[in-house]
This record gives sequence, C-alpha cells and structure tokens, in this order.
Amino acid sequence: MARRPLTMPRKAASQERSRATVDALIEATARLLVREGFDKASTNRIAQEAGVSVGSLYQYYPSKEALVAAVIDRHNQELMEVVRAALAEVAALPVEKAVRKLVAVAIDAHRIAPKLHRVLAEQIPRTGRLEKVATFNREYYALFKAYLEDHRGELRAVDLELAAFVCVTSIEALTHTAVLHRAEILADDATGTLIDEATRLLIRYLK
Amino acid sequence: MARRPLTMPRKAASQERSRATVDALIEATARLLVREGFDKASTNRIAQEAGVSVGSLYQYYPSKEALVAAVIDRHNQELMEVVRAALAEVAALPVEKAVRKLVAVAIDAHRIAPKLHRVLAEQIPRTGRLEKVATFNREYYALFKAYLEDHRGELRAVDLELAAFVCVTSIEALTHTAVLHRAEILADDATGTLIDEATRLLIRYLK
DNA sequence: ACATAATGCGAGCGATCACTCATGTTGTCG
DNA sequence: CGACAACATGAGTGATCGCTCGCATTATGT
Repeated sequence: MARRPLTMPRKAASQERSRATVDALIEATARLLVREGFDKASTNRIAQEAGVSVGSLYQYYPSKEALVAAVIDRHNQELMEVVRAALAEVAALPVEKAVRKLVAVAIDAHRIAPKLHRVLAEQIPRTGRLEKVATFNREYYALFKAYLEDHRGELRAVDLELAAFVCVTSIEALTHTAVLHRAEILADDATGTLIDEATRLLIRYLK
Repeated sequence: MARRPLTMPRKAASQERSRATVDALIEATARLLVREGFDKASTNRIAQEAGVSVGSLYQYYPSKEALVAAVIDRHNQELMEVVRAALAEVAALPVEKAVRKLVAVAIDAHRIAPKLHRVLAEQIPRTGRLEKVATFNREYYALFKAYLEDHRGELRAVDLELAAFVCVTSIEALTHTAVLHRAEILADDATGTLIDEATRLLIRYLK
C-alpha cells in the first residue's frame, strides 16, 4: 500500500506563541522554496530558517508536503480573493469592459509574488494538492460562466460552460506565460498592448 | 558554489551492445517516470528496470537529471517533428483551414503519450532543461509567425510577433488543459466542438 | 503558588539515495 | 590466437533526509 503523505495540519495552535511558530514556518517555507527550490528545502532547513526546532515543526505539520500545501493554499486563497473581487466589481459592466478588466487583474495577480507562483505551479503535483487547485479553478470557471449568463444578450448563442473554459484558460495561459517566461512582452508600456490583444481575442470570440 | 548537475551524456556508445543499453535506460526512465513519478525513480530502480547495472548507467549518464533530460529531449523532438510537418502541410492553405488543422494536430500531439507529457511538463524545471524547451517553443513561434507573414493579406494589420505569441500560447494551453485536466471535454465526438471553438477564437482574432 | 496542559527542543535513528571502483566479460583488430 | 579496448557488474561508501522521542520550558486556570 503506497500511502500519500498527509497534508493536513496536525493540530490547531491555540496560544499566541504557537501561532507565531506556525506563521514563521509557513513564511520560512515560502522563502526557502523561492530561494533554494523544493528539493533543497528539507524539514531541518525549514525549521532552522524559521528559527524553530524540527520537533516543533512536526507538532504542527506531519510532513514537508503538508507545509508546502499550506503555502499553496494560502497563495491560492489570495489569488481567488483577487479574482472574486474583480468579478464582483465587473458584474454590471458590458463584456468589453469586463474582459479588459479581468485581463488586467490577471496580470497584476501574477505579479503579486511571481517567483513563489512559479515554484508553486511547478511543485503542486508533488503535494497532492492538484485537486484543491482544481477546485479553485472550477470556482473561477463558475464565476465567469455566471457573468456570461447575466450578459447573454450581448453574446452569440453558445455553450457557456465551454466558453468559460476557453476564456479562463486563455487568460490564465497568456498572463502566466507573459509574466513568467516572456518578461519583454510586459516591458514598460507594452502591458497595455497585451491587454488590448487578449481583450480582442476574447471579445470577438464571445460576440 | 552550488553546482547544477551535469545533463550531458558522458560518452557516446559505439558498439551495438552499448547502444542497446542506452536505449533500455531511456525507455526504463520514461516508463518509471510515468508509473512511479520522478521522486521514486532512483538511479538504482532505473537500472534495475532497464535490466542493467547502476555502474553501466553511470557510464553513459552522469546523473539522474541527465537521464530525464534525455527523455525530455527525445519527447520534444517528436513533438516538434509533428509541429513542423503540420506547418509544412498547411503552408498554402488559407488561415481558417490552417488554424483548424493546427489545433487538431495539437490535440493529437498531446495524445501521443499524455501521461509522459504530463510528468515531463511537471519535471522540466528540475532538470535544467527549461532553456532547451524554451528553444523549441521559440521555433514554434517562429514557424507560425512565418506562416502569418505569408498570409498577411488575409489578416488585419498587427504585430505578427505578438499575434504568434497569442495564438501559439492559446492553442497550447487549450489543448494541453483539455487533454490532461478536462478529459470530459474531449469525450466521444466533443473533440470536434473544441476544435470549432478554438478555431473561431483564433480566426476572429486574426482577421 | 501550584498543578497541569501547551509548546519547544534537538540529538540521533533508520532508511534511502546518488554515485564509485575494483573486477569480470565481451567485442575488435592485427 | 593474443592483446587491448569497450562494456558490464554490483557491493559498498558517505551523505542526507524525514521524522521520533524523551525531556525542558512556558503559559493557563485555580
């Protein structure tokens, strides 16, 4: 029986002191992931970086994967918060304006912590967090689909489920790739150009 | 001095026997990556799976990363071969037909060895192969841009460099995500629908 | 002040891993 | 055939890793 390592925190911290410990561990994990990568971030190194003993680490997290999963979850919460806010803000706007705004937000979101985002994107499959991340993505699809339904009048007849998939996947890929692998595309004032292009891509597809 | 592990093969095999050994090693590596994942694919396991001793493994590859890099390179060569062939075949066709064909080919390409493709996509950053892969991607951009230049008459005025980035990134993301994470989208005859949608997305963007 | 629970510690255990080297086997070529 | 190179072998080495456990320190409730 090959058992997937547990990724749930071990117990909740109740005192101020221990909450600080847990925080320090997550921060240290994020820092080490960015600075050294997943492989070199051993539990001993993480504990050291956090100024805490390994023993304490294992009081709260049963494995290295659990720690990384905690970092991933926190990061994803932040991203989804941004996405939710953007879709709420945009709910009453026409598709043209709405899509433009969403693209801009996606770029900003990828800029929050690009290096961390990159490492996490690479290591998610190893932490058994794929499903959790898929859940976030599905929420994004659902929110966007709901927006499309509200603005059906502006759109051609189409399977909105599929349209949401196409739009969200494209936005995500274009912004992710541009920010992480094609910095030159976002140099100076070129960001506006990318936003224009991405917006055009989606608008003409939807209408 | 943190040194990146070497990824170059150690020496060339000159006899028939040793070429078989090298082949067995690469095949075994690919098989183990798919079946067990990167972490569990130790050099000892790989050698065992290949029916070869660890010593022989190290005669030809200086590290585990080198072996995985070899698998990645071979896989990418295969993919680029498909892409090159498709773009050659499509060179004289109008954009509508051409784009449709390219999308279909991209889906097929992802279906060649989806599990291996997935594992490799996840592990590329750990093998120092990012640059090599980036090179392949740039070739794809360049080939597509060349096609667009030849068909400028059918398109709106636009920065073709950027247009190629938008198109290639979108095609890749849509097909990759659909095949690897959204199998239901490609169930039965739904594949045609995805091709239709992706084609519409790009055509209306380009024209 | 005292008892009890919560938290923190870190040396060290067992397992595993990447990799070497001394030695044996097979192919090549005059 | 003989001699030399190419190739194959796998037990063993040192390093590292994840993780535990017995004990010390600090907070909480009474």
